[in-house]
Amino acid sequence: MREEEEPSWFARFDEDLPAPDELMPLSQSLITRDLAAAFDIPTHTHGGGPLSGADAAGAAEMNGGASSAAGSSGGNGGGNGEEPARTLKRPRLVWTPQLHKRFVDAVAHLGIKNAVPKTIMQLMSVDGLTRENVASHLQKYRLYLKRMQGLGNGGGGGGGSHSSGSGTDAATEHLFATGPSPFLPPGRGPPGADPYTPYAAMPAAHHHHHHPQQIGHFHHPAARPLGHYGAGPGAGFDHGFLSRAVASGAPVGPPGMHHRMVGGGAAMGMMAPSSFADELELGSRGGAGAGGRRELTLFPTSGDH
DNA sequence: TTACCAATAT
DNA sequence: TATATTGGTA
Repeated sequence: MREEEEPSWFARFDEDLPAPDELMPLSQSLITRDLAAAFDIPTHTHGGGPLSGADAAGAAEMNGGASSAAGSSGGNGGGNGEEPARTLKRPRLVWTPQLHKRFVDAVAHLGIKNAVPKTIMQLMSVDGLTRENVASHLQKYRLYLKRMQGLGNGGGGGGGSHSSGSGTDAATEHLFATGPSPFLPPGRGPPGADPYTPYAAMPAAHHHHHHPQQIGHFHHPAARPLGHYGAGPGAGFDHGFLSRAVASGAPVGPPGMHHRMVGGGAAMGMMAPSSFADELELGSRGGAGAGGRRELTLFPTSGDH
C-alpha cells in the first residue's frame, strides 16, 4: 500500500526552470538497501521499490580500506538471504555531514513553520530517506537549537521584543523571531565547537495548531535578519536556492486550511531544488575504531571530482 | 485518515 | 552516542 513516488515530477510548466541538468544532479542517492546489504549483489534492481533505483554510480569505494566490516560477504548471510524487499529493516542511516548540511539548509530555508519532516524530506530530495529518518534527526536538531539558544545567550539582550506588528508574515521573520538573542557572538568559541550549524531559532512557543500562512512571495536571499553567523558579510549564503520551488509547491495552505493537504488538488510535492552550496567538510572518516556496524550511508554525489 | 511531536527503546 | 520505533495528539 505504500506507494512512494519517485521524484520525477520535476519537469513542470513554465517558469524558467533551469535545465533538467540542474535538477538532476540533485538527487542524491542513498545507498540502496541492496547495495548496502551486500556490496555485491548483482544488479538486482529490486523492483518494487521506488527506492532509488538510481544509479548508484560508482561510488562504491571511498576511503580506502577500512572497511572490513561488513562482513561482507562471507556468507552473506547469515541470515538473510534474499529478502523480500518489503519488510526489510534498513540499516541505520548515517547522517554524514553532507547529508546533514542538506538537512540544515532545507530547514533554514523553509522556516520553522514549514520545517516539518515531510517537507524537509521532500526538499532534500534524497532518495531513500524516509520521513521517519528526517523526523528523528529533526528532533535532535531542534533539541540542539534549543539548547544553544538557552546557552548562547546570555545576555543580554534581552529584550527582544520586536514589535513588529502583528503581521509578521514573512517566513523570514518567523525564522528568527522569538529569538531573544539573535545572533551568536562572532567570537563564538566555546570549547567544543559546534557540530551543527544553526540557522534558525526556535520560537519559545510553538505549540498547537499550525497556523495558516499566506503563501506568496518568497524571499530572495536578501535580508536575513541575522544571517551571518560566523560568516562575514557576503558570506556565501546566497542561495539561489529553492526559493520559488518551495513557495510553489509548498504545502502551505491557504488561510483557513487546517489539516488537509496531501491530496488536495494538485500542487504539491514538486519542488526543484536548485543548487545547494556544497562545501565544507569532507572526509575524515577515520576509521579508527570503527566498529563495524552496518549502516546505511549516503553517497556524496558531489564527491566526484 | 495522515502527519507531527515527544518519549522511549535499541 | 545516534538512530529507530512507538504512542499520543492535532
